[in-house]
Amino acid sequence: MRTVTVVARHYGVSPDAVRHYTKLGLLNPLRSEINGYRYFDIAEANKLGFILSAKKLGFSLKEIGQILVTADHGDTPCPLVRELIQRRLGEIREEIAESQRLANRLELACDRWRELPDRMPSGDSICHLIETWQAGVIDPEIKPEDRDEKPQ
Amino acid sequence: MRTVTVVARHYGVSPDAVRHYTKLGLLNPLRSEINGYRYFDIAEANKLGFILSAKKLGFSLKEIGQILVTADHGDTPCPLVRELIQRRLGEIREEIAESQRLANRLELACDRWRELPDRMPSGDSICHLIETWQAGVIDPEIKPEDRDEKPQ
DNA sequence: ATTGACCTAGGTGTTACTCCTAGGTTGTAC
DNA sequence: GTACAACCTAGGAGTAACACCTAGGTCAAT
Repeated sequence: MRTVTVVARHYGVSPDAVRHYTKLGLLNPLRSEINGYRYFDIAEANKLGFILSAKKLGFSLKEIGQILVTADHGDTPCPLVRELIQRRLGEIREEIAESQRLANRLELACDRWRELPDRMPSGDSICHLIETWQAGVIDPEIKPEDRDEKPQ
Repeated sequence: MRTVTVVARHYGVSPDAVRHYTKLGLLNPLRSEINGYRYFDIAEANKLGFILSAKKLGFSLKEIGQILVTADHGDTPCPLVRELIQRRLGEIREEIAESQRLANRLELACDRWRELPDRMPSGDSICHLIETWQAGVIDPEIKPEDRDEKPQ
């Protein structure tokens, strides 16, 4: 019988993940009236495969839920899928660009820090490496005159 | 007086974020005994600036907490910072590579789908676009013979 | 005295799970 | 016939870094 652990193992995911998808309504396995166990028929097991494929394309579980609902209504989910994937592609490209900027900042910091010694924290300074880096960066959010502000 | 909103606005973050850092113990503003308000002296306000700088370098709040604790103990946090940043750099490079692989999958899918028509879902199929893509991908986790499994 | 802008604590929601608790079930071996 | 492993259930907590909301108290200016 295809219980949670059996289908989970088949697709290489955890039983908890399968229960999670069930809880979210993405999967609707049969329920034994005797012991409450979830049993998956072929269609339901294939649905798990579909969910995992869609996840690999970067769809969120919420989006996958929309696709499944659309399909359950007997409508073709393809236009929705085409739209979602276009949006995801844009998002991912932005994520990559952002991560790349971060990596550049890190590498720049590493380069600068190679020449700098370690230093003890003081009242003004916590980690001079980070603060030195910060001071050298153009950052419109922290204006120099603000940093000299007098206590009130 | 430097209340939550004043320092938050100064650094361009939300008051909720500042309260959050306080709750985590990263910031320790003075507390009015009269009304419980948080008041930030210069050192504490600068600490917020430090936190935000460290965040821009990709440190988690947990890691920033470690740095601050080290500095509070009077030890230099620089070796810790150097170690953390090396690790982060490795992680980010891996994230970028992973996102890049995802983007490639998406673009490949888009290209293939351009020629394919929309199709209605059937008992076997939910979204043939995603399923077609999946079938064409080398995926060791889903063996073809498994997909032909007979009901029991 | 009123008004608007602020303050507090504490709770919920976000994502996609993992881990844990406490107890019931199944199947096999002896 | 029973002992044991390996499974099952529901429900709650924890993860990251906040955003948002509630309900009520405070402050400064008018």
